[in-house]
Order: sequence, then structure tokens, then C-alpha cells
Amino acid sequence: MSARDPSAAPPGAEDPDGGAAAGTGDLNFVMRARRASLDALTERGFQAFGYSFVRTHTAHECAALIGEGEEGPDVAVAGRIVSWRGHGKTVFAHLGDPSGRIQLYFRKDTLGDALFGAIQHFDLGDVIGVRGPLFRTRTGEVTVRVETVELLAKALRPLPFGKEEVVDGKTVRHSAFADSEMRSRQRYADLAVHAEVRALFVARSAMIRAIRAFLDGRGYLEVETPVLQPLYGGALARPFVTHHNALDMPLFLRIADELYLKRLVVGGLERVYEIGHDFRNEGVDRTHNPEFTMLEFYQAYADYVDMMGVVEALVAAAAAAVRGALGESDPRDGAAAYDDALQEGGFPRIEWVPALSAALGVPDVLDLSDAALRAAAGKAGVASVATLSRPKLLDELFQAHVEAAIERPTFVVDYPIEISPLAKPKRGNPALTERFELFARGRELANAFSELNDPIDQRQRFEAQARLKAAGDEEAVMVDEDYLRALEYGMPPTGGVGIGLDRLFMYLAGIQHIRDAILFPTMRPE
RNA sequence: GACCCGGUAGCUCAGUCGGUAGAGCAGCGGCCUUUUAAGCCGUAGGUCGUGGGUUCGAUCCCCACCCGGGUCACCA
Repeated sequence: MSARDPSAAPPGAEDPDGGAAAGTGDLNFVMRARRASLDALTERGFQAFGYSFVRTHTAHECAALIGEGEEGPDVAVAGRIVSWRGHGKTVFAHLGDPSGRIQLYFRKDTLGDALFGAIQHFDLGDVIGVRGPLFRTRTGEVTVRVETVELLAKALRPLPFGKEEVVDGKTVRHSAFADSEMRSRQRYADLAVHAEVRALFVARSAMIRAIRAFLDGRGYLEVETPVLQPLYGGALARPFVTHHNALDMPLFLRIADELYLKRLVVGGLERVYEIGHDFRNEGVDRTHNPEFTMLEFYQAYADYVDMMGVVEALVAAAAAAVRGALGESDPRDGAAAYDDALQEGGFPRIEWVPALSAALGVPDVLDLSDAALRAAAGKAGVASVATLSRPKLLDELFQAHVEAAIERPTFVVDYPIEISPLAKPKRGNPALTERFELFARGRELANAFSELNDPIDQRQRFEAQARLKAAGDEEAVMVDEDYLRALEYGMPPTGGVGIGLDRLFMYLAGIQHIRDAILFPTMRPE
């Protein structure tokens, strides 16, 4: 609630007296009219905020119920008033519920003077319940001939409904609620007036449910690990810092689940997964929200080749769920869930070093001197090449030359060891690691490796990171002694995968902005 | 962080080469018993993002700031 928006306060909040007329001086004229309607109803003895309503059918079920007939049985439906057309002694309105909308027909001679008088004080957005028989109007629309009506929640603030018309079978909306910032801030209003936004988040939920079912079906155990961590790790990112008062110690919000999940594999939970939020204290843009939903899963006795197969099947299951939820008939533009390649699996696999070497036109990019890498990075438009470390230069070059060009789902395999501090060295080539990332449309969708389970090697990698941190790299991680202790007890060879679910959903559903994939994205206060 | 664009009524927008602003929808009043972007008549509604400056006068010009969008950078 904003201090700068007095009208956002509850009735009487800024006026201790709280009378019906008090505290309304700052409200705009529309809201004053709503309060007047509420008062008028209350004076007539109408309950404006009901307690319950027994709905017998949804709007969608009503259409099925009447079939091809002209008359149908009595129904009780409930929802928001989304349109209202008064005609003197009759009113046509539409009621919106989760299944769709249904027309209501109010007649003065059916309702009686008192009830018909009362509904003159109904407004768009009010939540009502009505009962009456179904019929078809002369234009054929399924309609409830309302015999009784209850007001279940008076809308004291106008919802930004646009007007809808159907042109050639498609819904065209006029004067819709279009301010993307307001739609994100007031997601409740966005959802209330946009059925397609509700459908999108239903699809997101379906995708996550499908992923859980997929992993559960393969014997993975869903677990929960700490969000508040004394040391952060498992990724390279700047953390959020907080403080525990009673323990008088700093705590970090996790940037990854990885190190705790692998502790569980040490303990004999051989297949685990977690779906939860990670937090990274970095910039906000079209593809980054400070908190985001991460899936990580680990499988003992598997390597990265095994995990590629799991990822293909998991992405196929997620795509099927999104497609099922959004419907087959009218796919969103650019929604990859409708791409057959996702169902067929067998994503192409390209090797990191040869791919970059070919892009640069050199025999082996790893043989290039730092100076040559710097020159190539500068040519590719990478900023501040003079200060970047060798691993960083490699990473930047790969992003610029290879990642950005990948359109179809593709596995990139065998990353240089310098940019993969938690991955096992590649069999037969210790300069590389057994790691893959899945890319599509220039974006990373998954990151995975044969997990490093040699505690001596892992300690050396941590210490290299610690040196970077001492040299001023804010993203480098600290040595996690407890994690090393766990590895010293022995961790079976393990394949691990991380998938950002917001981005996977964006990819599958054809969403361009991460803000549109998250119900309540992080925003500045109003 | 840099550059570009924007912030006007509840919503969607127009406009003012500087003279304190308009439309559609929503609202309010009236008419209308099968309408569906309902219609007709009437009416009300705005500190033109905030603060300075120039000016007789600023929503408009200038400066700063706030907020948002886009591009780039940062962020694997």
C-alpha cells in the first residue's frame, strides 16, 4: 500500500472516526460512487459482502448442460460482473468465472421491484451469485434468466475492464488494461480482467506439476535445503546478505541449491531434487529477476551423458504440459512447446572447444595466448577486455560467437576446466570437464555436469576461487569446509542438473519478458 | 551505468509553434422488457510525474530529479 495514494487505504484508515462519509474525501469520483452504491444497498438491507454461495455449475458447464436446446435446467453460478447493459426494465450482463463467461438476463417482472431496484446499484467487478433457468436468447447465446441474486463482494475500486467484442471468432479488446508496470504491480487486477493471463499462469503451474511427476516417477526424492546459508556457493553470483539477530551473524540468501543437495547424495539419498527460489543480487532486465525459481536434481552413479537423456525427457514432459494447458488450437506466437523437436529428443551435441575454435578460425582456442584471446574478445565487442581473466575471456567469446547463434535445442558439451569449478575433469582430457549446457534460441536452459567428487581436487578449485575473491572478484566463492568434509566421507559419482524454471517456461510458452512469467516480480516500491 | 523514448481524467489515448486541456470507454442523472464495444439525451471528472528556472503568463521552453519502456553494458 502506498503512502502517496490515500485512496489505497482501507475505509476509514486515515480517519479514526471511520464513519460512512468520513475518510472518503480523498477518493476519486468513481470510488465515491461505489461507496454510494454500497450505502444504498446497505440501506435497503442488502448484504454487500456475502459469506458463501453454492455454485452448481461453471459458465462452461452451463453451455454443455443446455446442449442444442432452447431451454435448460436451473443453475446457480457465481463470479464477477464483467459487462453490464441496462435497458430500463431489463438488464443483460456477463458473469466471469474460472471457466469463462456466461450471460445473465435480469427482468424487473421476474425479480420484483425491490430486487430489481437493488441491482441498479451493482457495478462492474462486483462478485455475485445468481440462480435461475438456462435459456437461449434470440441470437442463440446461452443465458441465465436470473430469479434470485446475491451480492458476495462489492467492488469498491473499479477494475480496469476493457470492452470486448468478437470479430471473426477472435476476441478484440478495447481500452484494455495495458500499462505493463501496473499489470505487474497489481497482478490481482491483471488476472481479474485478463483471462489469458490466468491461463498462462495455470500453464506454468501445469509445467511445474509435470516436472515433479516426471522426477517422482523416476525415483527422485523432493527435498528442501536452506535458503539462509552461512556461506553461499554452487554458482558464481553476488548474493543478498542479511543478519540473524539472536545468533548475531550474517547470513546469505542462497544463489544455488547445489552444495546442499550433493551433501544429501553423500548421505545416501541417491536421487534428490529441489524446486525453490534462488536469489542473486544483480541487475533486473527482460531475463533476470532477483529471485527466480530453480530446479536442481542429482542422480548417484550417473554421469553427464546419462543426464542429457534425462533432460531431453524432462523438457519433453514440460513442453507437453504447457501445450496441454494452453491448448492445441491456437498456440501463442513463438511458443516452443509446440515444436516437434522437443518431443523427439536427440538434441544435437556440439563440443565447446571445437565450436569456438571454428568460430574464431583457429586450430585450438585453448592454445591461444591471453593477448590473442583479449584481441579476439575486443574484436567481438566484449567490454573491458583489458581487465578480464582468461576464464572470463573464454566465456565471453563463447557467448558472443556460439551461444547467441544457437536456435534449435542443442547440447554444448565439454567445457574448459577453468570455467567449471564444480565439474569432474573429462575422461582423457583433463583440460576439459564433463559438463553440458542446453541452449535454444540463444538462451541457456540447463546446466549440468558429472559432479566433482574428489575432495582434494575440489579443495584446490575452491582455493583458486578464494584467490580470485581476494583479488577483488565479487562473484568468486569462499572455501566451504563443511562441503569438503562431506565429500571426504565419499560421494558416489553423480550427475547433476540445474534448470531455471522461469526461463524454461518463457521458452515453452513464448514469453519475452521474465516479468510476465512471474506472478509478483520484484519491483521498486510505488 | 550510458543513450533513446515516454509519464495528460478511473482505463486507452489525442493536444497545446507558451495564454491553466479534449475524445472514446468507465462514472453520475434521465429514457428504453432479447441486448452483447447496446443506443439516445444530459452531466460531472484533471496540481498535464516532482522540484526549480526563464516569462506578464509554463502542461508546452530550459535544468535537475523520480518512475517506466527500449537498446547497449553488467549479470555465465
